[in-house]
Amino acid sequence: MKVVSLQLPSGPSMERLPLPFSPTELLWRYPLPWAPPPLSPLGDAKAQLPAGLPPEPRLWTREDVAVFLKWCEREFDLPNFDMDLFQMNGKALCLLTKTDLGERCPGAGDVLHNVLQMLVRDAAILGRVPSSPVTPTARNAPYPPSPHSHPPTPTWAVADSFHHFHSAAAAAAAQPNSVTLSPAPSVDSSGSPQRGETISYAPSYAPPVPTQTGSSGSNPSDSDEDAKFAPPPHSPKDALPSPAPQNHAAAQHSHFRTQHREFFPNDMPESNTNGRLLWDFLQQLLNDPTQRYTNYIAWKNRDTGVFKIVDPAGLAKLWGIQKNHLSMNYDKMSRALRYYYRVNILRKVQGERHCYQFLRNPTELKNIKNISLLRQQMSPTRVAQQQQPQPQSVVKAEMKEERCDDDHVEEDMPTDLSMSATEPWRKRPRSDPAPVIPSHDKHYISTLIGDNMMMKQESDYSSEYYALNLKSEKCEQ
DNA sequence: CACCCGGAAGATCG
DNA sequence: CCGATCTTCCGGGT
Repeated sequence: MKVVSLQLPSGPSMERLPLPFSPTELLWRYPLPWAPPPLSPLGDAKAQLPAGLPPEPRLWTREDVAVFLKWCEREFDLPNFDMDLFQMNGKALCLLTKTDLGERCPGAGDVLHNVLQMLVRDAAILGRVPSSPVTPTARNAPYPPSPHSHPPTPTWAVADSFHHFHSAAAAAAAQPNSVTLSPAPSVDSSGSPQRGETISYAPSYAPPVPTQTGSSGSNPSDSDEDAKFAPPPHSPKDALPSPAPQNHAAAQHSHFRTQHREFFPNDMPESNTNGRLLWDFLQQLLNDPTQRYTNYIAWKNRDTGVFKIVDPAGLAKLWGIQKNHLSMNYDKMSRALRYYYRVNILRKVQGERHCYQFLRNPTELKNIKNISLLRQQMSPTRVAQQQQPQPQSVVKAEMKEERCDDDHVEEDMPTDLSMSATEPWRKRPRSDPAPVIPSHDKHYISTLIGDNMMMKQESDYSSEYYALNLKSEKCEQ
């Protein structure tokens, strides 16, 4: 039985989070025989909103807001709110920033904000979802639907529920072509405060901290403006609300639950990765609702999927813990990242160190049982380049060294991640293998943050929509 | 020198 | 046994 006792890199928030994962999560990760069952994170609780509450928070009355707050107090074991500070309707409540909420209820602002954001997003999504499972047609789309034209860049707009709905719809209708999703105006237009979506989804780089160990010391200089969105001080308990006892009976009556049941027929238990795959792991860190990992990795532009590895060494260590390869380093991890290039999961942001861009949203990836199917898909890279704001010089550089941006790219690309050794031009004897602590349970992660509603909600990006090529999903059907 | 790239082969898992 | 997904190592480029 191995218990990790690594000296992990620590950041500014690490005085309360000495390890990248809270002790609870470590236990979770490395389940001991006596370890308690996994906690039910926020997401589950979300599905158990008080039955009377409309799913759309912005429609709440003052009374609804009070009910919601009281529910949050109970559900997340939060300190009692000062109701005088919440004499507002739901719309006003939703306009409060995380900071605002933190000021009104110290220690609980994050939780409140995250819950609200999820509710708003879901409400917006569900409000747009057609009542019948009809795949949206191209005329709703801002882009031509042809899967082989240049699709728009990943703009990270699709919330999971919406996307899964469309997945199911596409399957049911056997829609052969790509599916184009329309924008989500409601969230932007009324659900977000002054700064719009960027508030809730803005990357929240932690300020540079000299105490980071094992850190490459990358300075998040390009995101100063985001620092103010760093989560306010709070206890881990508040950040990761302790789960209320499951109350599925009540949940069944929840409007929310009902809707989700409708759109998640299987409750999506089979997220096929659960953090065991690198891309999923990164997504989970990036989308951590309490943003505990922004010292390691953070969004630069969530809408476009661009993120920066703030602390390459630290992140690699985390990944190593996750995979039980304790000799993991950034070099190795980045090699794994580079394998994602060929399957169009990732691309490198040229000219920016430690910056990468997701080319697929996580839901899309999770829906694709066989990642290698992505290879047969239209590479969104070109579009990504077109849409991703980049210095002209960078663009030029990229065009020069274009790898797979041609229309004929797929032709000469391997069909999967496995490197079929076609040219063993360089045989070299392998040296001693790095020590790998045998894992008693390689699936220790499966119950971690990944497979729950919170993460699902958080790990999708919304503000604008981009055309999704669902061909891969069709393939798996 | 650190980062980045991608080939090659091994490891692990389902 | 096989494919998927890394992990490990490395030579080379910037």
